[in-house]
Amino acid sequence: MVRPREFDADVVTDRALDLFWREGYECASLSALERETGVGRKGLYNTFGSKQGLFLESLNRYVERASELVLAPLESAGAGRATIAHVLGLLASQEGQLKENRGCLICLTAESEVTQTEEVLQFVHGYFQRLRQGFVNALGSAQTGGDLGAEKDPDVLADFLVGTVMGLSAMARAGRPRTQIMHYIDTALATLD
Amino acid sequence: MVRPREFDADVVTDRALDLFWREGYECASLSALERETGVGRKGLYNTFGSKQGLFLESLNRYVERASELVLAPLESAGAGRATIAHVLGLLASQEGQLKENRGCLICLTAESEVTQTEEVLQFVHGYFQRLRQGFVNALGSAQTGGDLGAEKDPDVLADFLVGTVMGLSAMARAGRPRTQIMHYIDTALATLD
DNA sequence: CTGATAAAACACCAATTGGTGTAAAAAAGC
DNA sequence: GCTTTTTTACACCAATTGGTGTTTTATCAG
Repeated sequence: MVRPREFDADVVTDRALDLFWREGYECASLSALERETGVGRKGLYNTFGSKQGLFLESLNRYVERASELVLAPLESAGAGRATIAHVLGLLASQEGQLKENRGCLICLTAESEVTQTEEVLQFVHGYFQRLRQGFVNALGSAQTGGDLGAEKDPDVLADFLVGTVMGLSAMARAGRPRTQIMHYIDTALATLD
Repeated sequence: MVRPREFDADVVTDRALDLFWREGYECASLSALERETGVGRKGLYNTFGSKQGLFLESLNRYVERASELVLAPLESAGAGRATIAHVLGLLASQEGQLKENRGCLICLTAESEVTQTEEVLQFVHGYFQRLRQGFVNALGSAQTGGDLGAEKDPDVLADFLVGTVMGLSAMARAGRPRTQIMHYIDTALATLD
């Protein structure tokens, strides 16, 4: 009855995410998005409504992945210092933010001047909220497990770790030397001692 | 013999810097620069050559200021832990990066995808180099003065502090809550204990 | 096979981008 | 006062931006 679309919206979202992540929202022009996704403008607009719509969909995809790899472990009951170390190491891995100097898409978006619509702001805010709560959870577990000094304040440390994630993203994006990034992480983790 | 220009290139640079700092390189369009500086396109191009030229001049101005307030104290012979604490506090002050959520212009530029000309890269690289060396100097002094444990490695900590400056900039730019930023700084400084 | 529906291909849009060419205007030496 | 020099004011440029309207094309229920 109706002509079926020739592309899979899911893989288009993946490719768009890739471009947005590499080049940022505004540098990812519609022409570039067409090229990268293999879908014409009209197709993109029919499916996603607007560039912002496609971006929001990409952000969603990004957070889905981050949920699996980063948020869920931190939020789990078994989280602890090892989880935190694992997460920071993951972010600083060659498959993570260091790959092509990408950094964290949420952090980039939070710093961007262009993408500040209400929806995006809510999105970013929610992510940082979850991240912070994840750290609080992991730190609390560590503390009750005797793995973190009783004099430490999980709320303060969680704020610090959120900042650490942002710093890590900035360093990755800026292409700072790997050793510097490693020193940054190691020292940050040492605050838990 | 020749018609004198009606504007002062120094104050134009200041105003351009202000705009670049607030809005970023590419968001600061020529039309906006005209409006902000009160100088027409042709005047700007006669004096600075190009948008990039004006930007480089603004970066120079920025680093001049940063040299006075941040780099010079760190590089001085009397530098120590108090200097480091002072510098981080300065960056996080309402007159510093938190003002209008500006962050650090060098950090922003380092993270930007657009401004990556050879000249700008050199500029940014040089700044971070100086910043790092400043931290090394202050940490070394602190160590010989008995104010920093002998087991600490100034090089590692200096890398950490460079990352901290970048994280601070990112948090400021992203408009993170003041308390979170304060917790970030306090915890970062505690790594020196 | 036919008709309805939606997707694809394509040209097209106004607005804005960084950058320039041209002509009027202002200052100072002669 | 005239000439020279350079800045100004203003129109103009091609290229690109995000976004649409229109026509053709492919599918499938009937």
